[in-house]
Amino acid sequence: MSRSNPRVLSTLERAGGFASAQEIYKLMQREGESIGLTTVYRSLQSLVNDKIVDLLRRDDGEAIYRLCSDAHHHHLVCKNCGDTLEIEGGPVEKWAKAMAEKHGFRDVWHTAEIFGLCSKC
Amino acid sequence: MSRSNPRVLSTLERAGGFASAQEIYKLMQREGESIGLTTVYRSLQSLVNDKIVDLLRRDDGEAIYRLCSDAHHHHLVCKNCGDTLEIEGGPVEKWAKAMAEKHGFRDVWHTAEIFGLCSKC
DNA sequence: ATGAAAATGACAATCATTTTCATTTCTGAT
DNA sequence: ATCAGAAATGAAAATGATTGTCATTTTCAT
Repeated sequence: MSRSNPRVLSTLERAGGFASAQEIYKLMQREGESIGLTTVYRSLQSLVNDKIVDLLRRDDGEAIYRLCSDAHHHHLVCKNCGDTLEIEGGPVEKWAKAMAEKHGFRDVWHTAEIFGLCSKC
Repeated sequence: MSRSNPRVLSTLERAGGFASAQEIYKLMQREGESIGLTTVYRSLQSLVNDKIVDLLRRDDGEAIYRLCSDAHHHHLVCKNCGDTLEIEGGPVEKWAKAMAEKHGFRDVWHTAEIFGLCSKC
């Protein structure tokens, strides 16, 4: 049970709230922080577990970590530049609830993300 | 410029229109087909290029290839026993399209999964 | 101070994917 | 049919992100 190293979260914030593990590691090194790559990965995993950051994938499959505000919302992500908009789920919320009920599921939550090319790319 | 080996596409079809490169390779081996992993990868890349298959990502980042004609659906997953139901997206489809349009996104796709405890658990 | 539990990080291992390169197959002109 | 060049193939090595291992260090309550 490992907790997150606070410097990792603070670096992710400084990076604009959007970076890969490797990028965070390199950034911390460049800034003279002494930390191991393993700890960066573990801290990020722990942050994802605690739902403090979201785990997404770049086009090439590399994991990218993004700070997440706590209100429930969904994302519209550009697959090229990674630009992300937080959007409302709208009908998705009711749909999820109805589907869960219909099949007898309890304690449900859901994810819904839209990916594509933004207008700039 | 390599063209796709037709046996790769036919295997993807036989696999239910949804599989990773590694899975397709293993499936072909099991069925006695003689093909190299490299060729499987190259063929799939070429099929993606020609927009005959879609390239998606599993949760762990592994690339999965899906026949474009394949019926699009979503999942209801039990977080305890892992049991999975394929469900209809219903209003999610329109929501995704509308959101993408509203923000000027092109070539969009989306994911929407519901998690919870099934009636047996 | 002391011991147990958690955190750390260097290093090795894993695994999907890509690159390299030598060999084989295809193709089309002669 | 023959031959040369182009394209396809696949074994093996390289790459690169991520995870596992494990000995060491730090934390913290007693």
